[in-house]
This record gives sequence, C-alpha cells and structure tokens, in this order.
Amino acid sequence: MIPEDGVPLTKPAGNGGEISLHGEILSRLRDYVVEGNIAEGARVPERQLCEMFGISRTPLREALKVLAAEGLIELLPNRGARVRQLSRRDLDELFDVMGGLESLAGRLACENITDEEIAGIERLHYEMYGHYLHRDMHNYFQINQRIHERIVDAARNQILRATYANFAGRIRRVRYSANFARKRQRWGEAMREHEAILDALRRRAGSELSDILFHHLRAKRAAALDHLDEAETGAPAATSSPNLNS
Amino acid sequence: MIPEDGVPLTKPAGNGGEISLHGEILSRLRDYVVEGNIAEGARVPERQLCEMFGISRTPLREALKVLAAEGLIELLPNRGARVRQLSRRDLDELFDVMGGLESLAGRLACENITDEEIAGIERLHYEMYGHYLHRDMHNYFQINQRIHERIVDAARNQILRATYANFAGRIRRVRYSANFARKRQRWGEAMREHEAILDALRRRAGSELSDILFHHLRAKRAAALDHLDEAETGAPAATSSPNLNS
DNA sequence: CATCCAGAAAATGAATGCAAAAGTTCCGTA
DNA sequence: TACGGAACTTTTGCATTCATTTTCTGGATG
Repeated sequence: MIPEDGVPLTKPAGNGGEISLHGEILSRLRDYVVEGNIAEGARVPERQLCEMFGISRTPLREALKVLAAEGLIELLPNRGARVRQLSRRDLDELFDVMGGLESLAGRLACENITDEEIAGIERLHYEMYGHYLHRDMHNYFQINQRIHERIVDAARNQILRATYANFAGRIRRVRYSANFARKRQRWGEAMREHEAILDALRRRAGSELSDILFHHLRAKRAAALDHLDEAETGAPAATSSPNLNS
Repeated sequence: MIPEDGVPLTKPAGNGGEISLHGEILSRLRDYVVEGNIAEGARVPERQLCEMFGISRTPLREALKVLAAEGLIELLPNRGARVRQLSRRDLDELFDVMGGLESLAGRLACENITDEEIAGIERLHYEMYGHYLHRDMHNYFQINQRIHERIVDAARNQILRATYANFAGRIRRVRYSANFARKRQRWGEAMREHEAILDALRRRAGSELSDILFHHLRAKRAAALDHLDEAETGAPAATSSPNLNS
C-alpha cells in the first residue's frame, strides 16, 4: 500500500535524454520533420525512416500517430503519412493562437516575474537593439526569440510552456522563411513595440502587456504572411528564389 | 509531380465516424478515460482494454502514446500507462491556459461574430438566467458551457477550437466535481460577469472582452480549486488571494 | 516477525508476419 | 498514339510473436 512514485516521461516537448525507444524516435522524427527534411505535402517514407533510425516499424508508427496528433503531419487512411501542408488559413490561425499564448504569457509574467528577470530581459533588449542598429537580422531574430521565451518562462506555467513550444515548432519553418525584418518600416515598429513590452513588464501591467503582445504577434503575422503571398502569387513554381532587395 | 489531394484524418478532437481502427480506438479510449472510468493515478490495463475493445495491443498502444502526448495519461518506462494525476499546480496551470484560450477566443470573436450569433448567445444567456433564478445548477452549467463554446466558435479558428477542446477534456472531471455554483455569492458574480461578457461582445470590444474572460476563468479557477482544497485537506485553505491587478 | 532473495507469472516494448489496399507496370485494344 | 485494365509490387494496418523487465509469490534467514 505504498504510494507509488515514478518519473513521468513523454513530455509534449522533446526533452534531451529519452529512455524508451519510442520517445527517442518521437523526438528525432519531430526534429527531422520540423527541420524541413521532407518537403511539405510529401509522403513520410515509413520503411526508409525505419532503416535510417535502425528500428522496426512499430515504434516509428507510434511516433507518427503522435506527430499527427500534434498537427505536424497528417494520416491518410491506407495511404500513409504526409507532412502537413499549412494553408494560408492554417497559418493565420496558428499565428493568432501563438498570439493568444504570448498574450497569456505576458499577463502571467506580470504576476510572477522578478526584478532580476526583468533586468535580464532588459539586457537582451539592448543587445537586440544593437543588432537592430547594425542591421544584423539573424542575431536580432535570435535575441528576439529569446526575449519571448523569457516572458513565457516568467509566466511560471509549464503547460503553457509546452503548448507554446508545440505551436512554435509547427510554424518554425515559416517563421524562418518569413524574414519579416526585411522591411525597414516593420522592423522599426517591432523595436518600438518591444520597448512598450518592456515598459509594461516593468510596471507589471498585465492587461496592457497582454494587449501589446497580441498586437505584436498580429503584426508579425501580417509581415510573415504578406511575404508568403508575394512568394506564392509572384512566382508559383519558384520554391526558393526570394529576391533579397530592400 | 501531380499535386495529390486527399482528406486529412486524425483530428485532435474526436469526430464521429472514424475510418481507421487506430482513430476509433483513440476516440473511444479518450472518452473512456475522460469519463473517469479509471481512477486517477491507476494503471491503464492494456490487455483488459484490448479485450474490451476487441482488438490487439498494437492500435491500443498507439492510442496510448497519443493520449500521453495530449497529457491525459503518463507513460512510465517498462511500467505501463497511468491516468495522469493532476496536482494542484497542474490544475492552476490548466485553468490559466484555458483562461488564456477563452481570452483569445473572445478577442477573435469580436472581430468575426455576426449579429445573429450574438442574438443566439443572448438567448442562451437569458435561458441560463432562468436556470440561475430557479437555482437549477445542472442546466445552468450546461448552458454556461454552451455559451463559452459559442464564443470559441465565433473566433473562426479551428486550431484554437481543437486546442480548447483538448484542454477542456483534461479538466472536465475536475470541472464537474467542482460545482462551484454551490456558493451563492460566486454564482451571482458569475452571472454579472456573463452580462459584462455579452455587453463587450455586443460592442465588439475585443481587448475588454479578452480581459473579462480571463478574470472570469480566474474566478472559476479559484472556486473550483478552493472546493478541491476543502475536499482534500478538510479545511478550506486560504491560499487563494492573488492580486488581480489590471 | 520483518526482511531479503530466488523463481514463477505477468506485463511491457519492440520485431516480425500476414491480409488487404494502394500504387505501378505492362500489354492489348480502339 | 491514347486509353483501360489485368497482373505484379509496394505499402499499409493490424495481429502475433519474442526478448526483457517488472511484479508477484513463497520460503529461507537474521
């Protein structure tokens, strides 16, 4: 009658050291798909992946079911799995949900964040500002992500954190290809919004920060999807030939 | 190079007519767990469920992996699956995420809802008010849920809808057992909040509705978890008096 | 009497097997 | 040549099998 203990596994977000083969395969396959190793809409070759991972079909198929539940792939009956192709509508929806989650994170962060954490975010902010001044898009983007992650961390909500990570994974490919910062105007706006975010955070103004973050994500969405429209309507067949002019 | 079409299956939320055995089992098993047929923290008997559903272990185990990813159960390596026991902290977090999702739903609903839909919600509201006056808790609760679902529907975001359904399933058992409405005071407050919700919806005041809904859920959370504390410790805990600053 | 350990029984995790469905090839016909 | 369809190959979905691990049982030992 001893209350049994045990460490739960199978976190939604991939953790480092998996024990079960299933968990290991799940993480690796998720990364494999998120990193874009399979074209959107293309088949997920079961047998081939089995050879690649050196396992049998059973654990791989279990991982496929989970990835399907996560929305990364879709299962067609008797026709196997395909990498999910995100429509314009899907992206709209995903960005909005991300906006809602960040909005929530900001609100909760205002309830829980410490002065030290705010100071840390401020440091990141100024670092990011430096990249902005130098037009260093890549590093700007990196720091930007880290700031948002810090806010999510400060929300002190593991479930929110896991959910956020899940959705972030689903749009990661698009986010990278978006490169919204190409537009000077938008970039400047984003910086100003980030200053407002910091300000609201300092004042622990939860509702206000919630609002700012939602609109901030909306602006990101617009930039990212406008870019998508350009790529799609401009040259249908061109898969990777963006004109890098500004 | 032919763009292949096909109807995606494997929706996160269970739909009516499943085709694959796996999907069918997933839905049925999810319902089975959510409805509380297995005690919290208890083992999920693989073999027994196989017999019950009349299938082999393979599709059942696939479903278990998915349910684990959804957070309904947890998998202990070499020791099988157990119904996830939600700690006080988990419940806090889940309610807050629900609050964030409803908050988002309200904001989006203000952008998209039609007058007809508002009229429909108004009818439900007055129906609910009738149940309130008659102290008919069960029907009050039913209508209450339907109103919140209507708002989520009006958000016009399928991903939000699916995510909301997922989390709603995870706390369903607690929500039912919560029976917050037992407390007269809280019940009256909830009614007033619902009037404010309707008002903000009519004015399409997105940010405002977002705020109201979050605090509405926070109040629900407090009521539900205070009730939990009573049940667990025997004495009402005075740990729930957070600063709900705006 | 409690504890520890060996062995049996059961459950788990993964591999393999098999029937059915989908996809492919190839040939006959208009 | 274009089309259709029959036969073959591949893939999928699920069942079954097998090696480990855990859990249960029972008895020996301090």
